[in-house]
Amino acid sequence: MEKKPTTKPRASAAARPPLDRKAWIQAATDALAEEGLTGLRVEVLAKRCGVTKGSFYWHFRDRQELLDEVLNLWKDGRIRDVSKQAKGESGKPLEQIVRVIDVYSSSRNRRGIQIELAVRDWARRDPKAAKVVEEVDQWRLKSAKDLFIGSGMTPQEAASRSLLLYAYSFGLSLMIYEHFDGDVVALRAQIADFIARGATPA
Amino acid sequence: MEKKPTTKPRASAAARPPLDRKAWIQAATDALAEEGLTGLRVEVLAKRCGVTKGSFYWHFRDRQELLDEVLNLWKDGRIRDVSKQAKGESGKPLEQIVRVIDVYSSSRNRRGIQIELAVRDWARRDPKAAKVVEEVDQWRLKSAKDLFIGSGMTPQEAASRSLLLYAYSFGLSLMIYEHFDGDVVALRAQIADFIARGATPA
DNA sequence: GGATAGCCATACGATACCGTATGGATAGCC
DNA sequence: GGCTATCCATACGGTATCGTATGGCTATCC
Repeated sequence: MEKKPTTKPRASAAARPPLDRKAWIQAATDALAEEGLTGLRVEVLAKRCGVTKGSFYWHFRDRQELLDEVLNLWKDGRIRDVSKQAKGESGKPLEQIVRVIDVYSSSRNRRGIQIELAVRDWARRDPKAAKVVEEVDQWRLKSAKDLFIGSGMTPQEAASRSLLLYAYSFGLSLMIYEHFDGDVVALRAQIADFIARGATPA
Repeated sequence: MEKKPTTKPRASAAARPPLDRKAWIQAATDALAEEGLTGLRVEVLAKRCGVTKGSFYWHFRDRQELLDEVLNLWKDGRIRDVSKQAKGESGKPLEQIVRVIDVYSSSRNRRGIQIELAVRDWARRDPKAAKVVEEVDQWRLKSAKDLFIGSGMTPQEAASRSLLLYAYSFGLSLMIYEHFDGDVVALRAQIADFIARGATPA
């Protein structure tokens, strides 16, 4: 427990470590997942963080600055995901495609999907968010397209399949709520196979 | 232009006809399409209608009552659409399916899609809305499933195709913003054919 | 051990919204 | 002409939120 006496930023201010920008952005992203854009209110977030908005306005100029940061963090994360997935796993393209579908098709990753939907809803009214979503979509579509091409499809075919892949994935997360009858699991598997391989489902 | 003197509800109150519940619900639905659930605020709607909230609280008990009405109106309309489409147009099933996809895939009907997305976002936080959406989905899925069966598919196959159809349609409306490069039209056509007929796209 | 910088609490004004209370205007009915 | 029901405006209290202003606490540095 030796305290290095030099440039140590801080450590304890009576039971709660001081917040930084990252902590605020993290909390804001959580709120976005749970309540959508309307959940990103300064005083509400402050309460979640156990501080008052005095803290917030020390770290941020205003609410908009936080929104911008949340958006950019999301964008960077998504783009990182795409390149990570494109690099590693250089096994069989079709398996990768099925895995991509699985990641986006609910199940685990509930939080990621909630954020995804919240951001897309946000994008319907905010041009800045719309631009970010469009960029992310471009990256993902390109990556998926390459995968399909890698499995032997023509560029044309690959393009339409990747659009189908993502539209289907996001759409499915709009249709499923908690329960939903069990068969959906089987249906999803069939559809994934359908999209990836083109076999007639059934 | 004879005025029947009996049970005539009203006609002119100085340039503006009196509002009724339906007019309020209509205005609310417009606001929902444009701004989402957060657009449904009493005083804002009142301004849109050119009145004050004094009027609103004469027609409705509170805000929640309006929300319920908007939701129910939407549900009834969607279910009517489904049965209308199921009855008429009894021509070729596959053509009907392609037409269904077209209706949901943006282009015209921007307003309908905006409302659709707003309601689904609403449903992510309100159980009442979630229930309505689920009911509508059931109707649509069943109707589409029958169409696929009518074109010679097995029930299993028809089930997964109809899920694919709607998930894809809603997902596409989450991905497209104003511009988006032109080829999407061609891609959509290919995908529609893919879903309806199972041909490899391209 | 006093000054300074980092981090936060509190208090304030301003706005937006909900719901209520109450009065006023208008149209039909007698 | 007055009565009544319909429909709406205005005023009010209450809450939530934004952003600002200002002061206080704690560590670190000299």
